[in-house]
Amino acid sequence: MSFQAPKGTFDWLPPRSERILAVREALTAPLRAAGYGYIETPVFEDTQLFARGVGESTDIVSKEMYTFPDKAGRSLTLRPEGTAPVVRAVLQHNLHNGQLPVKLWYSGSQFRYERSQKGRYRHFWQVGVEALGSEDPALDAEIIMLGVRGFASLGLKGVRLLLNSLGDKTCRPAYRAALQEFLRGLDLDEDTRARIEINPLRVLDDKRPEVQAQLTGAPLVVDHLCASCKAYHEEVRGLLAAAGIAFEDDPRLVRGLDYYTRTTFEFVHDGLGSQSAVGGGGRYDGLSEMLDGPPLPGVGWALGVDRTFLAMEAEGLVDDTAESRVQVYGVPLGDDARRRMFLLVSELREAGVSADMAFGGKGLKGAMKGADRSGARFALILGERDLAAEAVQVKDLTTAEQTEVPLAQVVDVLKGKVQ
RNA sequence: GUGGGUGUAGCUCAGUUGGCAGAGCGCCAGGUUGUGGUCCUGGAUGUCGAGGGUUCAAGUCCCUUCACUCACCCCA
Repeated sequence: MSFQAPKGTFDWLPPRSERILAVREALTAPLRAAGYGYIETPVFEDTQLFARGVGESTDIVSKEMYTFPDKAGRSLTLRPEGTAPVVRAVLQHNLHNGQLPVKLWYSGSQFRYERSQKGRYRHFWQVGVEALGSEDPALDAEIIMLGVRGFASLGLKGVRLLLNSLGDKTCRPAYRAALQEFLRGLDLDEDTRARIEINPLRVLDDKRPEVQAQLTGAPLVVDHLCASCKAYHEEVRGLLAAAGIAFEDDPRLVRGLDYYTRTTFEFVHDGLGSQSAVGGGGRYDGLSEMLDGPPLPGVGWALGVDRTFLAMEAEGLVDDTAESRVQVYGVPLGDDARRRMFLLVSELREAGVSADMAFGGKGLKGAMKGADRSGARFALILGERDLAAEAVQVKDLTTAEQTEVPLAQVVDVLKGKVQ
């Protein structure tokens, strides 16, 4: 085999591929039911959109982007995340000049150039939601609730919700300075020391035990929130609690993208190998302005579709048994029968009965095997004897009962049987 | 970018101190020339990841390389 999927990518094959469609559907159904509209944006964008939107100091921008020049010399980048493109589209088409908030959801591929491991690939899929134009804690609470509903509808029990507030442009600078002062006093490696100056909050997220041990007394954002951020955060918490949404306050929760303000949250699960996040999001009140737009507060999340699938597998929610693909399967014997069966199968499909048939000139035994493996309830056996009688043998594969039905009536008969 | 593990049939994997390339599942055919699943019999499929080296002889030992995988940094 000379070709294989590019490094860090993989193929979805039946029957798992069918189930991933169902996962996407389940994660997005709550969004559609809450008045969010579907948006599709290009898979690639101007590199600067991510550089400015996501932030030059983030790992995503500094080392994980698939960036390439097009033939005219423009620098394009395969999208590493969905929020910046959605905000770009909103600003470009002036959607924010209409009724607010603008409520949108999306579903699609994302790309990050990283060393792959379990739950982390170079090409992955996210379902996302964004609500722009309203600074309303109820909106934060709403989208969080919609994520919780999506996971719950898949039967997932082990998804936990972590919640924090990162403050805003009033209170974050003071906190940032306090944190930097604390961190500079620690014994850290060079890369981490550099991070203190660029994005100190992310140091809190370091998983290494020797780093975590030193962070015990680190100043926490919650203790530095200004009055309005504090009130906002309490309101979000109150709304979630009132709605019966379980969450854990995690004062160390920091997210890797620069645009987050105030509410941040992550959905985590233990079944993803070394990864823990199945989804995450938060408020990004300054993003629009970073993209030369007007002040336009926003809140959103993205859920990892393939990570959600891993979580489901970890909980034993994915069974690998092949589902039945069609209801009826045609078994023709000989060329004349094959031509007639070809038409019959087509008629069945038009009548709303899903149908397949044996191809490749298989013998009866092989064709019946095909019928069995298709999961069809009924096999239609058509040979020369049947053609002469203008009839077809209808065999119920679950009971092995077989009856002869006139060709002229078989579509109606099957239509009745598969109801 | 850094570190560990693994590469043998379509899949999951055995393969002994270096000595004929294997099993299970799957696939195909036959048993049943017009009947699937269960059963029985038979069959096909290999660049042993690739390249080089040692040796009478390498899947096995050595070197290089590639891929996959897990983990770190970081993230969905």
